[in-house]
Amino acid sequence: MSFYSECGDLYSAHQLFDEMPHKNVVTWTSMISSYVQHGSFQLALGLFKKMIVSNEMPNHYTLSVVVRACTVVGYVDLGVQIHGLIVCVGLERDEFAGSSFLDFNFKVMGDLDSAFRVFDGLYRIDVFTWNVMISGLAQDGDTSEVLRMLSEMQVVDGLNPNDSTIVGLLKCCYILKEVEQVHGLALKTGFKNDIAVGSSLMDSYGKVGSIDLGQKILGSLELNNNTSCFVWSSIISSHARNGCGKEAITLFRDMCRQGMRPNQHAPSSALKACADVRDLSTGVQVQQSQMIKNGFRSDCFVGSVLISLYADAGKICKAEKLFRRIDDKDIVAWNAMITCCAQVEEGSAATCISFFQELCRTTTLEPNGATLFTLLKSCQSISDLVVGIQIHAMISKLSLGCVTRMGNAVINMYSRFGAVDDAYKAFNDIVSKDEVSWSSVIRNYQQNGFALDALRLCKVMMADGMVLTNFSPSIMCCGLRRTCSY
DNA sequence: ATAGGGTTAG
Repeated sequence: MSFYSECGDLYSAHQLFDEMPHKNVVTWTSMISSYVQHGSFQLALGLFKKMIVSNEMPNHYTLSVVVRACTVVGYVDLGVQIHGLIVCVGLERDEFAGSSFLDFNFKVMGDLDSAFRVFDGLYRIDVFTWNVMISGLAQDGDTSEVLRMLSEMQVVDGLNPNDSTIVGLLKCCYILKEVEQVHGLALKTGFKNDIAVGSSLMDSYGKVGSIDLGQKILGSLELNNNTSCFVWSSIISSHARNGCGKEAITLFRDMCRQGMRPNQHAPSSALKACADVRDLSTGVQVQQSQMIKNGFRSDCFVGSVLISLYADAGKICKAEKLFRRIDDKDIVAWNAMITCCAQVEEGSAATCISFFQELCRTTTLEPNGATLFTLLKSCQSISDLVVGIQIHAMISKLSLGCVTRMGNAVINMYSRFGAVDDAYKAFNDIVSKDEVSWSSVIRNYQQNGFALDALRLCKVMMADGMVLTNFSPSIMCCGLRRTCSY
């Protein structure tokens, strides 16, 4: 059985497994863990359920593997149930079962309190467990807590950071100086050419805008066919993210010319670069030469960026065809499609709404801020007011009305329909009002014939110390002119 | 056996 598993022939392995008359915990566990290792998480979890039904008791090894599967797939309920089982069999303080549940708390539950509880309860804490903590907290953006953990791990437990620690730390580096510090630590702890550390560093340098420093790392890495795919993807996305679209496209061509077979990551970035530089024809070339040949026709990431590329070119039918072809649509894919409608069709609320309704009716995905933001912007004609109000209600329900960009969009929607008071209420909901908030609400009064209110708000704004660099003269003059003529 | 790398909408 394990021979077949190692060859990747899980079908034969499973057949043998089924034929075994006396299965024990080791047989069950090795079959389950083979599935997890090959990325077949659903099959692994299905087999685990069978194991429980047939009254075989899982051990700490089985439990750590299935919790990991729940984490990767994002199964909340099953993960919580399995935790119940871990507690029942008295393994909650076990380092393996416990650490994987710790990771589950960070990644799936987003529950830091219970993560700390699990962590504090563990019998033994090794570098592995420290790394789960550091990576989880770093992902959450809690830099000071991450640094506290790092120091505690070194000073109290006397453990040295390893490559995975470095990768975890890089997740909470937002400026060049921070990346350089972690890079320094990596060199100190003996990082030579670990590919995960290398590509994380490259990616982090790219994210803080230092493509050059990232490319320097590239020179120090020893690449082979398996690893260079990662590194190419990093370097292409760095360029695409930093406004170097043309270079990103060239790099992608180089990559293909060298005979690399990219997975969906590099083409997604390359297509994003095409969208940024509005190069539809190259985008179509990439799509045809790579996507179809390499079988990414139904990939969600590739599909989403292609939709926005076709949207920019005004080709809504083509975009919809691509959208329909995506197998496992996530919220980003839906948003790309809704944005496409808003962009292409004049007075597009009806089309946008019909996609939105389909999203709510046929999936369990939660619409997010981007979904609602786009829908709101699509409400342009007076017949869309009712829809606009409904969307505003959803925005309030998600407590997003206080977010500056979103609040500004709400003000603008109401202003378009002359709903002066509602626009003003939306303005008040915004926690930190920026130039756009002020100018929108003032213009709202001014354009709807309430010059005195416009002027009054101008005064409040100035008393607040806000200066409108772009809008000030026209708005204030309009306000004054109207006021003087009264 | 439990931790680490690259992708999409606004």
